[in-house]
Amino acid sequence: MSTAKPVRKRRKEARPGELLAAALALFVEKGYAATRLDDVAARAGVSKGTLYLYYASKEALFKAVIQEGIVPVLAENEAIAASHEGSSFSLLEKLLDHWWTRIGCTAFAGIPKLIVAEAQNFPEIASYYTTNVIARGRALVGAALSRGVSSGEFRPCDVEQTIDVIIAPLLMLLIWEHSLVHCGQPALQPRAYLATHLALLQRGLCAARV
Amino acid sequence: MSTAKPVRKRRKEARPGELLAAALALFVEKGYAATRLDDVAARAGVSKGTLYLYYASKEALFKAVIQEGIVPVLAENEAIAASHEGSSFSLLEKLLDHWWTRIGCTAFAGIPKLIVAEAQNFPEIASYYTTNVIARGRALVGAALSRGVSSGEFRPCDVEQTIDVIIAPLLMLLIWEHSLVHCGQPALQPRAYLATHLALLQRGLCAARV
Amino acid sequence: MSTAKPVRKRRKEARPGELLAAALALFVEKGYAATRLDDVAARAGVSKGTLYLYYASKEALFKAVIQEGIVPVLAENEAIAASHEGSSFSLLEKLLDHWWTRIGCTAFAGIPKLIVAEAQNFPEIASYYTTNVIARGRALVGAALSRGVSSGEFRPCDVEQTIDVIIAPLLMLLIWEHSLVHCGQPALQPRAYLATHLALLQRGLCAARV
Amino acid sequence: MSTAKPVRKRRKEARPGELLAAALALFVEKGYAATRLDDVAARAGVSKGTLYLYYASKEALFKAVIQEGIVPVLAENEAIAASHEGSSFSLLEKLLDHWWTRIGCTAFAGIPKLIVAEAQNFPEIASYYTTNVIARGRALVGAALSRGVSSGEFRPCDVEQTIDVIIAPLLMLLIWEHSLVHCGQPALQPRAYLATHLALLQRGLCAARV
DNA sequence: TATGAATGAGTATTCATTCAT
DNA sequence: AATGAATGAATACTCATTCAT
Repeated sequence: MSTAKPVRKRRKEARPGELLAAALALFVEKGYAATRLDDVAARAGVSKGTLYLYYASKEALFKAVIQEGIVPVLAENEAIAASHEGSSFSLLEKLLDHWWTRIGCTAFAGIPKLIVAEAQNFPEIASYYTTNVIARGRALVGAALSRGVSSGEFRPCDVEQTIDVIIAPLLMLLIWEHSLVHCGQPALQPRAYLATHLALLQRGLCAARV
Repeated sequence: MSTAKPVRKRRKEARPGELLAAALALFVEKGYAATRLDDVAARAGVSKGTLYLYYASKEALFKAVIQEGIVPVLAENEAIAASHEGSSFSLLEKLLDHWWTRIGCTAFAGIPKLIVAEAQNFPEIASYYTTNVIARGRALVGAALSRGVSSGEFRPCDVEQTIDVIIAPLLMLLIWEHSLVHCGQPALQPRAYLATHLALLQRGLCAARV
Repeated sequence: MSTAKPVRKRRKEARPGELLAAALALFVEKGYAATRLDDVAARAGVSKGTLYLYYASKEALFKAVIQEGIVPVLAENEAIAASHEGSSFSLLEKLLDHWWTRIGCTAFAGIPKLIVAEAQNFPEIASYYTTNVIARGRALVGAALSRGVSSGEFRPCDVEQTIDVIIAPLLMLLIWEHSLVHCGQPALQPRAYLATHLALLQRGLCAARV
Repeated sequence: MSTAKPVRKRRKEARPGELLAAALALFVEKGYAATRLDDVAARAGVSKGTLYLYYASKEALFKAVIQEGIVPVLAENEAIAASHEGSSFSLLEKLLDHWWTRIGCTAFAGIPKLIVAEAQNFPEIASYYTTNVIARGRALVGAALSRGVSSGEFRPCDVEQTIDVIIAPLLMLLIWEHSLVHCGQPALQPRAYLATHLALLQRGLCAARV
């Protein structure tokens, strides 16, 4: 090409998304503190100054990454739960499957580790996340559990504690894959891991069939 | 004063431990990047220069914190497993209880979050940890599982995956308590959470009694 | 609308003046370094790019503010002096009064402080100012003094030094009101201050009446 | 010398003074905003980091320069006034002379211009200055004036306004010499200027001798 | 051993200036 | 003429590390 400088593209609409994607990738790869804004800008193909045109600070960028990345998926799962008609256990399976497809396999899978790693430094983000993601996720699982217990499909149990015990291995899976995996630790096999989790749950939750 | 000398003596030998304790506390409280060596030194009551007499760099200090803090407990649990005589499930209960007492309730409980948060930046630490802690912990649980399956106490299952599904909620508990808890998220109730986990496991693992 | 066009027309011609007014206000309020061109443009109701259509740089804008703001008044005072017919002291009073009305009470009153504050950084401005404002002002006062001395109205004196001693309190008044006044310092009372200055001068300058 | 690096001198006691002197010189020469901390450090012969060992920020450094530089002189002039025994006008002369010797001829002479230039940006400094310098200076002059009026040496006058009219030319002299002088403006002749000021004052203030 | 003064590389942030539209 | 997105040089400030004492 004869144009040495394809610089100064006018991309106002596309920019925020590009910046967020670049930032997500780097935050997930290096952690918050170790990510330099120069690198984020470079990866998004803009100058550092441009980045500040869209996000007022590194912190603001981080918050935007979290907020844009995660919340939308919750609504989808809530819709799934609302329209479900089969057994309660099959609802749990469906929710899990959707979560895996929309988060677990994607770049967003790195966010829980980010949250956990930076929660002390960014309390507002952490509480934003707990309010808008964790709490809504717990509510979904809790409703499925209560529904199953009411119908006799599940044994009576301490619902609140059970929610956490169900969710913990899922979060741990993502966290694991974005931390120790990179250091020679053999990767988990997510599908088999999730299957085992579900199988244990089924046995653990469901009332004995006579 | 006659006590001046002994005090200084005791100090000299206690230094590494004091430094490690100070560093652990601060790393756990603020994370690696946000912990300043000035603060570590101040908390240990020495000058920054002295710190470098014992640890060659911030990274070396971090590694020492992790290594000194974690490994010793594993050996204890291995001894417990070796001398156990009851059911396989009661062995799992015993191991869990010891782990909780020696790690879960202590300052060391902050380490898994640290590892997870810094694994990418410190691959050597992460692999040290996986080799010396995770792998040995998984082996312990795996042995108990196999023992139970062999004896007919547990249903046949995919042992490797089950190990992770058993351990994940435990790690998640510690990670949780050192991250989101600080931001208005209601604290988990560790005892009830662990009890629920065990109850689910018992139902999920054990063969039906005729 | 039928008025759309005329408005735009008027704008086009008014632009430089609007920009200069906005710039004067902000330079006076915040000082040169702390004034951002974004703010100047915003206050004038145009984009930053437009500003550069009229002034080639921040420095050029600053120079224009000073030059446009100050020089015109001098000519008026020179005309006053040329047509004066009463006593020399009453000429000094007249000049002072006009200066106060046209500069001292207006937004231009902030300029001397600006000049003083930025003289080192903008030597050209400073010399422009000394040549076109200070020198002409001193000449006016000097002429009045010489006239009074010649006529015997004033005592003989070192005219050059006396000029400065007469002017200094006037400049100081403006500088004062644009600096320390903003910080809890009780405002001067310009009228009384000027009156006192004149009274002292009258006694100090005028030959004793027998 | 064979030592290529005479670095890392241990100068804890001398440092603050050296840094303050360097900062005073540069602030006076270039103004606050245009002074770079690198340059201050370089002029003091230390690294930038060292500067931050003594002053927490550029602003703190600026404040220290002002506070250390100016206040001490006031006390001296207060002592002179307290022990004075001659005429009130000779007291004014003495105060003026001391002020000129301790401030007017020294590097500190640049401070009033600094204050005036930065008052809007640093209101705390400006009010510190007005309280600790201006107010005390005015009190000194005011006391001398009142004393002279009471004794009949001076004509009755508006003391408060007269104070300002006396002080203004002095401040203006310093401000002038640190601003316009650098740009081709012929320097004032301070001695002659001060003499003229005093002569005018004497005629203006003193009661006619019969 | 222990100190703490000194260093300087590293980075977030600002803002005057440019230029494609 | 007017816009406003994009640029990048400039700079205050931090903190791990060194070293003379």
